[in-house]
Amino acid sequence: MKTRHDNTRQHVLETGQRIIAGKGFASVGLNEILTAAGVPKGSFYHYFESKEQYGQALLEDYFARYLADLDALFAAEALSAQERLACYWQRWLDKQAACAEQQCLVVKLGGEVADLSDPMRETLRDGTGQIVSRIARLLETGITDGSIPPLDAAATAQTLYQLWLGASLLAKLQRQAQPLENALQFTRQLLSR
Amino acid sequence: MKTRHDNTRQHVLETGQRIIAGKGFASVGLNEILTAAGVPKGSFYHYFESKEQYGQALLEDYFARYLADLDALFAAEALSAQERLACYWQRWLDKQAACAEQQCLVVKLGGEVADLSDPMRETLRDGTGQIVSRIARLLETGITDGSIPPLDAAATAQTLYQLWLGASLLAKLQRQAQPLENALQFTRQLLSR
DNA sequence: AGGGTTGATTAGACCGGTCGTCTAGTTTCT
DNA sequence: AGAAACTAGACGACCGGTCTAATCAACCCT
Repeated sequence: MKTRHDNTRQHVLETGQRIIAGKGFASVGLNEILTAAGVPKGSFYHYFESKEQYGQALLEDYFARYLADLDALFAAEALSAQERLACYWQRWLDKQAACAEQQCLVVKLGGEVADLSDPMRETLRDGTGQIVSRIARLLETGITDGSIPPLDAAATAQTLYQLWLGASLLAKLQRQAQPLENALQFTRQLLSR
Repeated sequence: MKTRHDNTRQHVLETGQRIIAGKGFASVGLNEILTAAGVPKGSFYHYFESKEQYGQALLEDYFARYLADLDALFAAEALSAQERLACYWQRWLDKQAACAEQQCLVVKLGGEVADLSDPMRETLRDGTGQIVSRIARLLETGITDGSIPPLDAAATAQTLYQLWLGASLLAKLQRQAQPLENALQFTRQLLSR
């Protein structure tokens, strides 16, 4: 009784994520998402209260997966903290360079949604907070194991995340990876000094 | 014969800028902008070809003013290059802290518009490029006059701008100035070392 | 100087698509 | 077999951008 429910719901979330990652939130109608998902419109309001609540669920789902990936990577025992972190940034660059369509929903939706819907804004706020604190935790690990120079972990984590968000935005505008490469180079300098 | 034309056009641009800076591009209708401006709907297509072309004009107007301000500030003879730059970041922080409504259209519209409209994307790309290159130029001035340590001006300018874009985005999501303060502190460190 | 002509400007009708609702039908599990 | 979960998709009210026809202002020419 739950399986089918969750499947359809999840399917709609994933389809929507792809479409919305490309076109934004407001400019995409439910119709487009639902026909793409092969789910009739009527079902939608069985699973979600409104488009806004759907958007929030979509972001929650996105962050859940993102953070799970992050945890998997950051827990890699074989690598030093510094290497794990380097891998994270490299992945960010690769992912964005591969698809022109945006992957990072924070960059894509952050500006648009922040003043549009409080629940969605809060989800984004909490999700980014989680990401930054995980980076900070890894930095601390790296500082204790000596693979990263002694910095203020919390402040550095925030700075780096900010830098990469901005770089992603510029990369989107330019349709080039160069801003991300710049960010990568700077990050390397900062963490190796 | 031109004055009234330009006045109306400019008025619609400015009104739209305020509204769009708050709500985004796609989720605002022409109706809302036009009634706010007191301009009848029919007039719109006399001045602009489409909503998209209007958006582009709006961004061009925005950057023209932004860059004019920047030039005025960066030309201040009384201050060292380092001080002029510090003033720029401080202003950025103050502006965003003052109004919850976004001022920076790059942060607000960048993600949304990049995949929506090529002309708008290009305008944003060129505008941000101009900003970065002006920062780079000022950095060079500061390096030669000794008020700024010898860095790669172009790369540093880009890094700093990216950092501040990301900080603005996080500040928007959190509705707090803290991310911007973090960026400011980091910027100070970087430029004073 | 004044009527007619031209172009700038306005008004609002128009079509298509939006979100969200609602009732009828189907599936699934007990 | 019956009850609950889920699906189907038509529907309404509304709003989006666009376009055509009417209005207005300025200028020219006789």
